[in-house]
Amino acid sequence: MERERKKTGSSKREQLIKTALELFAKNGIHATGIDTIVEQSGVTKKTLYAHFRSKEELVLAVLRQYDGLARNEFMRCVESGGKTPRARLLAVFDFAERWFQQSNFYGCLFINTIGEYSDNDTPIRQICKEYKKLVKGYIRELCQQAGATDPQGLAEELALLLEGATVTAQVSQNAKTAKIAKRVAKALIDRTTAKNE
Amino acid sequence: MERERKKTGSSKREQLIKTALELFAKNGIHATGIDTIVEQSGVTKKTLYAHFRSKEELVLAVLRQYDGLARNEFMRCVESGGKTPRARLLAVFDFAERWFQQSNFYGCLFINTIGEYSDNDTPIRQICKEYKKLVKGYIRELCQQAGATDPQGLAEELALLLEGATVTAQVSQNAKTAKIAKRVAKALIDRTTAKNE
DNA sequence: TTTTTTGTATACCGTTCTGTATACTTTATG
DNA sequence: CATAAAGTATACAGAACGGTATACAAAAAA
Repeated sequence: MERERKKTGSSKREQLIKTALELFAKNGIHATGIDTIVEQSGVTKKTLYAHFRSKEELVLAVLRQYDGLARNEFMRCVESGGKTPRARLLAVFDFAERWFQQSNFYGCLFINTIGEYSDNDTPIRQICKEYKKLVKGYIRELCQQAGATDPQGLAEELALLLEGATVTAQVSQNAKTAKIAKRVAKALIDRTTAKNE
Repeated sequence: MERERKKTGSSKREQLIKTALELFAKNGIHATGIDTIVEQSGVTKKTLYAHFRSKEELVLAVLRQYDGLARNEFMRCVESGGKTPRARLLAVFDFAERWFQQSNFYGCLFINTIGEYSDNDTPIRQICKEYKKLVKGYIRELCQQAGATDPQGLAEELALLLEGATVTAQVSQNAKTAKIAKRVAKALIDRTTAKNE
């Protein structure tokens, strides 16, 4: 018989993932010990290892959950940030600016994680690469809808701008990098799309 | 009396810094243990701690040395890559492309390090920030020489493009991101500078 | 009510971490 | 030559690491 879930779902598991996400994002994965996650989450070590076979499995669960949540919020903000495809492409950078302003902004978790895992074969790195690929694919769709003559090329340019703004904001702790990127993005979009605003 | 230096200088110290740089760049700082550095360098632990009081001091020495070397090579390549300021600004991205193609390219060491150290007060992070500031200052000088109407603004845009290309190349392991950035850079430069090629 | 699940609390294991201590060797200088 | 710096080799200390074991409590399902 199917086990009945409580209202909160598997709350301990969610609590562990949430706590681990915060610590990984702030201090990095290698610098975050299991004991710290256990203390911060208020969950026992035994329970942690009942849900995750190893630290790596916890890392994977954190990345997978954040992948879904982050892409979802990204798309939601972009779509509510503009009606036309062109406006939505620009809304990408408005979203970025709000993201950079958050007090718990420590750069892109996936970029930071890739910096800690150079081996291309590890599943950890694969999740990070996949996230970037999917975001770029979404931007490319918007470019197509905006009538870009070369949607793929424009998407690569815009994605590159977004990465640059994110990293520069992380270093300088200044959200204005989003405005700089947006300014460039506007020029690029207007250069290669049919005006349909 | 002043101690006479051997031809090779303090060779053990240099060997330690060189080995540590390779390991830090590839695997990150927290993931690299002192024992690994000792084994890889062929230097004794005792000798390491005779030169550096702690791992953090070794990290600082590595970052400081790499800061000097990297900026030096960057400027050398840019200046030999073009005669006019405009050509030199574009040569930045030719340099980047060659950098991305190197087999030991694991992204920007300073960016990766900032991802591991979120505390803004640590001297480790300060060195990374200072490096980025100096590179941007150098680009701004080139923008001034190129006759940009807003050298500061253009430098911010170009620096952002360089960061984006670097991170994207690190993720995708594809050096073409430099060409994408160069394409955008060309448009930005021609948009805001008096033509003087 | 009994049983199973899910959790807590805590102690522990073997390994690895940064950093130190001890004893011996090389080497260059005074 | 004598000496002192700088190195090797190796063992060790104390803490933190990832992960396991034992004993027990709460709560829901059978």
